[in-house]
This record gives sequence, C-alpha cells and structure tokens, in this order.
Amino acid sequence: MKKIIELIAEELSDAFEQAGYDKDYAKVTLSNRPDLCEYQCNGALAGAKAYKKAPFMIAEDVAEKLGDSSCFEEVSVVKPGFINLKLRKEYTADYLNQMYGDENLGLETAEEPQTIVIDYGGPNVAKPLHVGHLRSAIIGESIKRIARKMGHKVSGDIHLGDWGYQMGLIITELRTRKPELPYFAEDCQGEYPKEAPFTIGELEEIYPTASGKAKEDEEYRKEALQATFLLQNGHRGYRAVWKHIMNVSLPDLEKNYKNLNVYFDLWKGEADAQAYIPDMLEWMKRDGYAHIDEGALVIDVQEETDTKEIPPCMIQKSDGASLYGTTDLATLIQREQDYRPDRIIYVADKRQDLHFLQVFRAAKKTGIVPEETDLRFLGFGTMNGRDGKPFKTREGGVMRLENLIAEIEEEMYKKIAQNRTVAEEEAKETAKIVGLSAIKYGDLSNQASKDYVFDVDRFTSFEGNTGPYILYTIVRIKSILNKYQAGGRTLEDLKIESAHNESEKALMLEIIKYNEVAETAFEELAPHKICAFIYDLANAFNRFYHETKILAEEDETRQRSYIALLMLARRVLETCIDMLGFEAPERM
RNA sequence: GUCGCUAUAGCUCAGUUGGAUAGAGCGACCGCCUCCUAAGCGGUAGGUCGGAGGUUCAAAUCCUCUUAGCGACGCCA
Repeated sequence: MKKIIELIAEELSDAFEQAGYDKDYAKVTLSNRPDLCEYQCNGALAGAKAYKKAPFMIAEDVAEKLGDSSCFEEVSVVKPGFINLKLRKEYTADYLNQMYGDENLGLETAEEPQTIVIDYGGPNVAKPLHVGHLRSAIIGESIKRIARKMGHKVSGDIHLGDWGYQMGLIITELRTRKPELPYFAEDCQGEYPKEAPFTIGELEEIYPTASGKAKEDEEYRKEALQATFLLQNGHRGYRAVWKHIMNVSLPDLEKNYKNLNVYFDLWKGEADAQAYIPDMLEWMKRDGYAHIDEGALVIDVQEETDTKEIPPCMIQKSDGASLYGTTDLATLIQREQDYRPDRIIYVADKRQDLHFLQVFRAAKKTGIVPEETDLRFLGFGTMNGRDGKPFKTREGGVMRLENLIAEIEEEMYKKIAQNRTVAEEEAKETAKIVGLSAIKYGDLSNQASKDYVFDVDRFTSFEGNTGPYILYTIVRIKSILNKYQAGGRTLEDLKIESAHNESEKALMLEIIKYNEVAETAFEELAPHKICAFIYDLANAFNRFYHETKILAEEDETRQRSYIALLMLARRVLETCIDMLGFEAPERM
C-alpha cells in the first residue's frame, strides 16, 4: 500500500501542475499545527521566489484545483501561504480497512530484497556479558528485525571475540593450576579428553584472575602472550583447550542472549577469519596495497578530500601478529565469499568510528568488498548511570548483565505484586516480560548515537514514555477483545466506520502512519522513531479508551467498528514492539 | 595539538531534514473511578533552543566564530 502521505502528495502534485506550477513543490508533511489541520503543504512558500508571486496566491491557485478531490474534507489557505489539509473521514476509514485486510498492515516490503549482514553483540568468549554489551545487542537485534520486516534477507552475526589475548591468559592460568593436564604435555599425540577441565563458573573466575596476574607479573604476561601466539599457530594442546572454552562458553552466551530475546543466525567469530589472513596479507603486499611503515604493515586510506589526517589501516604488527583491522578485513573476505551481502551494518560503540572508517576504506580500496556494497557503521553512545557517568554497580565495578536484568525483574515483580493479586508463577513470568520491555524501550527510545542515562526507576515506571506503559496499553486492548469474544461474539468480518468522535479520529490518524514510520526507521536505522510512534499511538488509544465505552456500546455496527479499530491498533503495536525486540504479556 | 560528537523546561528526552504559537514524560500543583485494568485520563505552571554574528520572506535546524562537556587520534579490541 502506498503511504498516506504519498497519496496526499500525489493529489497535491496534480493540483500544482494543473495550476501551472512545478510539482516538485508539492511536498506534504504532517501538520505541526494539529489544531488547524492534519497535513500541510508548504510548497507555495518555497515556490514564491521562482514564480515571483506572493505565496498566498500560489497557495490559492493550488487549493482551487483541490476542490473536488475525494481525499479532503477541508482545504484552507492561511496567512503567508500554508496549504492546510484535513482528510475526509471516509477516506481515512477506507485506508484503515485496507490496512486491516493486509497481513503486512500496509507496509510495502522491498521490491528487490537486499542481503544484509548485521554485525552486533560482539561478546568475548569466556568473559561474562556486562552492561557494555547491552546496547549492541538491543540495537542490533532491533535493526535486524526492522530490516527483516522490510523484506530483506538479514543475517545477524554475533562476531565473537574468540581469538585474542584473553584466550592465552586462560590457557596460562589453567596450565599454572593444572600442569598435569594432557594439553600441556609437549609430546602428547593421542586423543584429548572430551570433557572440559572446567565449568562455566570456573571459566568466569579464571579469566579475571589471569588478567589481574598479568598486570602485576611481567613474566606471567609474557607467558600468556606466548600461549596466544602458540594457539594462533596451531599448538595442538592449546587448540584443544580453546575448543573446550568455546564449548563451555557458547551455550552460556546463547542462554544469556536468549534472556534478552536476542537471537543470532551466525555464530562466527574472529577465529573463523584466521584462515583468510595469510593469503590476504600476501595479496596485499604483492599487489602493492600494503607497505611497511615503522615496522608494521599498513594500508594507506587517506583521501584527497579529507580535511584531517586519517591514519593508515594497520594489518600486521611489527612482531608479525595480526590485529583488530586484520581480523575485520579477513571477516569481510569471508562474508563476501559466503553471502555476497549488499550491505553490512556494524553495531558497535561510537568510539570505534575511526577504526571502521579505516577498515571500510581499506576494504573498498583493495577490492575485498565491491564499490557498491554499503558498509555502514552504526555507532552508539555510552550507557550512563544517573550521575551521568558510565554505568557502574553501587560498589563501582562493572555490572554484569545477568545482575542488571535480575535487578529489573525484581523491581517489576514488586510492582506487579503490589498492584495485582495474581499467582506467584504468573507474576514472575510477567515481571520478566515487562522488565525486558523496560530495559529495551529505555535504550531504544533514545537516539542510538547519543549517550543515555539508564535510570531503573524511570524505565520500570508504568507512567510516561516507557516500555511498561506501551505494554499496559496493549494489555488493555487484549482485555477488551477477550471480553468481547467471551460474550460469544466473533472477530470475523469486522469493518471500520468513519470516526464517530475526535479521539477516535485522532487514534485513526496515528495508526495510519505505521507504514511510513517503519520505512523511515529502516532507512535511518532509527528504532527510536518506532518508539516515538507507538508512544503517540498508545496515548491516542488511551484517550480514546477513556472517552469511549466500547463493550457497553449499543449500536452493534458501531461497536464492531470499534472492535476492528482495536484489533488494528493492537496489531500495529505488537508488530512494532516485535521490531523493537520484546513482547506483551496477556495480563499485567 | 588536530579532528569529531554533544549542548533544547528543575530532571530525562523528542523535534517530521528550513516553515505557523519549540513538544512529551518525570517532578510540582489542580481535577476525574457506581463505568471495558486509575499501572489510566484531563488541566495549570515551567524556554533568550550554550553564546555571538551571518545566509533566508522564514533558523533549534544551514554557515562562521566562540564557550563547556565527552570522545578519537599506528603496533589493545
């Protein structure tokens, strides 16, 4: 379905042309004066200069041609030259009925679906997830769902940190504790045990211990670096330990992400890119893309139009080891081979901006990625505490993600228990669902690129612009629909009538924006626009709800129209929160 | 030092890509439950859009300068 704003713009285009003006001026926007109109066109103001004519006159010429349009109930021309438009109620109702009948709610999916890889999450294996991982997971998951809703072929790739120094640290610590293990015997040729020599709990303790030791003890650090080197160069025993670490760690990561309603299609990591590195380096050198500078192998990425100096992309350290950029480029080779993506979106901390600029340029320059491929970096800001500084525990440490989630759930549980008398089991389950909405909505309702303040009290509140408020609205709708059906009535063959009152019309005008909002959110990779939309929609619904007795309505046709409108509102809301990555409970 | 980002109500944030009277929520104050979930709804107060210039019929939005905060700047990821 065409967007409502397009349909209006088409009417205006025709009118501008008929009146003898360029139709490029017929741009329509949502009204910023809802007291005066619903939609507006400011084209007459813009065209005044070109036609050397008072904007008011242009507006009147256009308005005259709009006179017999079936869209508008009212077309008025105001002061300098605004064209103010009000939709006919029948026209709005008709559009809503079309939405109602469309399983995609009027959203036009991409005519040529793109293959998109979204690189997000980025946890380090063997290290517990902490709040620093939250934004990437939440934003990436939402972008993935939005892109998918738009009809694209999307793969979410977790891009594990599974090949670095932390692996060497763990191996070293394990070796210190249990030197007798076969992995550390130089001459072991046989099979290694299938069972891992540690549990996830131990693993999570081993890493910080080793990391701490390495900072204190230079010898230990060297040993860990050596272990890292050996692992990366095929040491049999270390590879086996690495495999164990992966086997123990991945299910735990999967479980934690599942708690966040985050699911990856691809569990690739840095280790998977290693195979491509030697050839890549060879090729870079042979074809003259890379050269040695200060002992390191680098690719120049400076461009003439740059206003500042862009340091080269480094792909090999002077000691021969690879780095971040190396792995990212090698990963691009792998993705190019496996998926030939039209677009790759990286969701990571905005401080990595320069790094990705370097990698993208290097990838394009060397032909690793074709020129037309859209490499996009979506950088997000820091999650701060209420003091405006990076989020910490009360003790000042890094907050583990599990603890944060548990804290929110606990908070939600208290509120639910306070307000409703439901069974323990259900209250717990609901607290989980509502708590997740609080965390995710709290994050996503801000522009991703900005820092934001994570305020537990505010996010878990049912008042104002929060996830719980949105869910509460959906639950209200569900409740009415359930009661309606309980009366033995069906939800079949419903039809939306023209609005019967102001608040109903306002609700309709909100619902109607859905397809445009979804499209914009995708184009701009901006989940916060969906949040703003559903908040407005929830407000409009709650006002309508407050003023309209639905179940007590005696006129059956009218009641069925209300019910249809509710169904539609509910579908739009649920589709939207699904794009944000959470869901609504049955009751709360 | 160079470059980038940010600055909007007491607090937390929007602002439809240059348009009319800059909007929400929270907090404060005032109303509304015999009625589908009051976890709701309505209202009042609260602003020199960091500052100064400029472009334009029109600037929170574009340009220049400036102040403050944060961040990035070759061998970490």
